[in-house]
Amino acid sequence: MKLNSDQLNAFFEVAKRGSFSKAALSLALSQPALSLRIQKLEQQLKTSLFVRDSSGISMTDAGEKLLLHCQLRENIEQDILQDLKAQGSLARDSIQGIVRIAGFSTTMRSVLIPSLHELILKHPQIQLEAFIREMHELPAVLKRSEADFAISEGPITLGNVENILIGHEENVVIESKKIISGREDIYLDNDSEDQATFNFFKAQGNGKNKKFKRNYLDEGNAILDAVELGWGRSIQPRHLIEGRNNLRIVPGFKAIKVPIYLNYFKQPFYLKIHELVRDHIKTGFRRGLG
DNA sequence: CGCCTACTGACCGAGGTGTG
DNA sequence: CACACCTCGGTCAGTAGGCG
Repeated sequence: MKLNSDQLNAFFEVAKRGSFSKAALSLALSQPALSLRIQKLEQQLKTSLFVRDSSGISMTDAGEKLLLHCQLRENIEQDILQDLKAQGSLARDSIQGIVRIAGFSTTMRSVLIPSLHELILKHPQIQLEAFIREMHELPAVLKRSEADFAISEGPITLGNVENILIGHEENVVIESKKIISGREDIYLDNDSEDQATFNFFKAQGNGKNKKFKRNYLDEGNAILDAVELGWGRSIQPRHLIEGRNNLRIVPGFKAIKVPIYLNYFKQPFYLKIHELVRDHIKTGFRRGLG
């Protein structure tokens, strides 16, 4: 049985966008035409690829398997194209293509950028798309193929996902060096879903599971700025306060180690660019986080 | 109630194939 | 080569259901 490439492209687009309408728009097709392509693919495979309901679509197990196939197919095609282009231009060692990395806020600026700095400068043809998501969103981002790599605080328990421990962040209590404002019991977090402060005090043991008030700023650098201004304290990775001379680590608390993982779908074949980025992240994070 | 989602039916056009 | 027919895949218009 041979799979039709138009149908596979239609499936891949729907899987990536999570919507028939958006995929149809992206493929310059009408929505019914796209719907028919998917239906025919499902008939050919004798299985459903999506669960449709009025609130949208979700992928079946068969759909997730086919998505992996489509990702692999895209990787192989990109690699062949890159090889052919390189032959044409005699630039055999040039690395090009798109790499998409989803991560959470604390590692993006201080660790990811230094990890990829050398690689990005050396290969101008690499198109990097790095974006920040909340920790709980990362598995879905990977599953929908919106990112090639995710950087998270734990293993992602999806089938066929590789979880590589790339270092630990050391969470500490920080406060302003200069301003003593009587706001020592106010802790700044991203939002009400952010469990960092709760988890930190829970890990301190019974005696230090103290009560505190919370303020929310939704963005890592805003939190650091606000702490510098004396708005309160915050639980942050130690590496984030390097270079911020107005901040200090509050003594008397045990630093809590948080493991950081690099997550990506296992593939029988990887693009060269993905292998390079993966290796640079692994070594860069181990160097940056210790 | 309007908007958004996907599906169905009717119809149309392009391309392939058979026939004279 | 020209024509007729068929198949496939497209669009348009309309429908149904859930959600804010």
